[in-house]
Amino acid sequence: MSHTLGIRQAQKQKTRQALLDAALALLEEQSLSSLGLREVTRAVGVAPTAFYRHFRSTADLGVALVEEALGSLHPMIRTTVTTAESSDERITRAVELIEGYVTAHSAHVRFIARERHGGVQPVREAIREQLGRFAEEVRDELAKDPEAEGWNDDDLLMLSHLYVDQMLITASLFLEALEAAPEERERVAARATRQMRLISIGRHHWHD
Amino acid sequence: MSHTLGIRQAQKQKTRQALLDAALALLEEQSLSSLGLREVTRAVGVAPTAFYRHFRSTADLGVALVEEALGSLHPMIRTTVTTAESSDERITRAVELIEGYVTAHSAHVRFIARERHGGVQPVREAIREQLGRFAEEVRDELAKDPEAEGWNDDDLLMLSHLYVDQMLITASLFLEALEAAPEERERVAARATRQMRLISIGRHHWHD
DNA sequence: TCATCCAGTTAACAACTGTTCTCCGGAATT
DNA sequence: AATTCCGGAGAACAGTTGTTAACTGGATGA
Repeated sequence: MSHTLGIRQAQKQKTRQALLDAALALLEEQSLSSLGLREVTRAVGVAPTAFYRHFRSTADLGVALVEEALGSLHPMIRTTVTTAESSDERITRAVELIEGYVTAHSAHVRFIARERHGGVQPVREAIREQLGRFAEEVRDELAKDPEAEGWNDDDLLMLSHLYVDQMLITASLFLEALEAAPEERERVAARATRQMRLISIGRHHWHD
Repeated sequence: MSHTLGIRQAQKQKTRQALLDAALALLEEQSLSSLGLREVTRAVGVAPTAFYRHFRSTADLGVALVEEALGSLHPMIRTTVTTAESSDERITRAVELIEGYVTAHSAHVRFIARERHGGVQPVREAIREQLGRFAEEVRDELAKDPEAEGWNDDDLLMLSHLYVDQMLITASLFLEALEAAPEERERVAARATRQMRLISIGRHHWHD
């Protein structure tokens, strides 16, 4: 199935990836709306005009970064929510997953948190679409749970949105604690765990 | 107590405010890290160099905007959380307060949501400090509630942070729904209300 | 083998940026 | 009335920006 790329297309994808990587690095200390096209090409070591062979604009590149950051996350979400022994087990696992992902892909997480409400409309839209899909997927998993008895679709969606937003908040807190002492990261994890637990308790007693 | 300003200081504060207003308007469609000093002065109709009489940099102006956006909000928060008849009443009132504030000060809210994780460190810090104060104030009000029996300070703070974050998420959703149909705003309000209610239920059964 | 394609280059463009220094004129102070 | 203060204007600085056009040379396909 995997068709070996010609050496030309391979080279093209290579510099395209180099542009994405350089942009992501530059975006650690600024927002997308101030990212210059020349800035990116200079970091890669390529002529400014080469940029246009890959992206229409920096906004376009931003949309590609959203896909790179969140696109591969869907299966992880599904399996994490599904693998349920106790409810507490699931929460602990989720918080650990978040911490691990932030540690391994901090630049991507920072980009998403930053541009979710950032100054570039198409990028905001792309992120909103991905997060919406996450919420729907979480809802689908929650619906399979026996605890979902008596929950209509709309209520499940409001709950899954709550979970997804909470995940992003937690991720951004881990981000801030990345270069701090390990005890700070532990505090973040502890608080996030209790917050998720409180939400789960609320879910338990929703229909009283 | 209120000392009448000299006509010179009055004029200075007037152009300072004009700079803040113009910047806030420009920031509706871009991030602070891409806001140019000349851009702002041009919008006000003032020489670029005049900017330095009021702010060291655009980052400095951003910090001033944070104070303007959130500084006057503390008393509102306190009274809203305090005025409690039923728990549902309090939630409804809070959601209405948020919707009203977003409608009346959309540019300020957008600025806060955008720059909370934005590319300018001093501004992020200023927002974090203000939101932290909000959380502490909410905690103080929650502590007075008879329902706070058996809650230690740390648990109250994790709860108040949950509330504050939820408020900001709701505000940002209202923002997106501002120019949409009124039914969309109603949907946002309904979901936010139920999410807050679920959290309150979780709070109720926290110690079981 | 030869013609075509196309990722990347080079050069140039007008427009824009933050910052410095010098100056002006009216308010504030003595 | 004379002097100091100071918010704002003006001009100039070296660098930067996005975008255009025409070109090069190696991979591609006939």
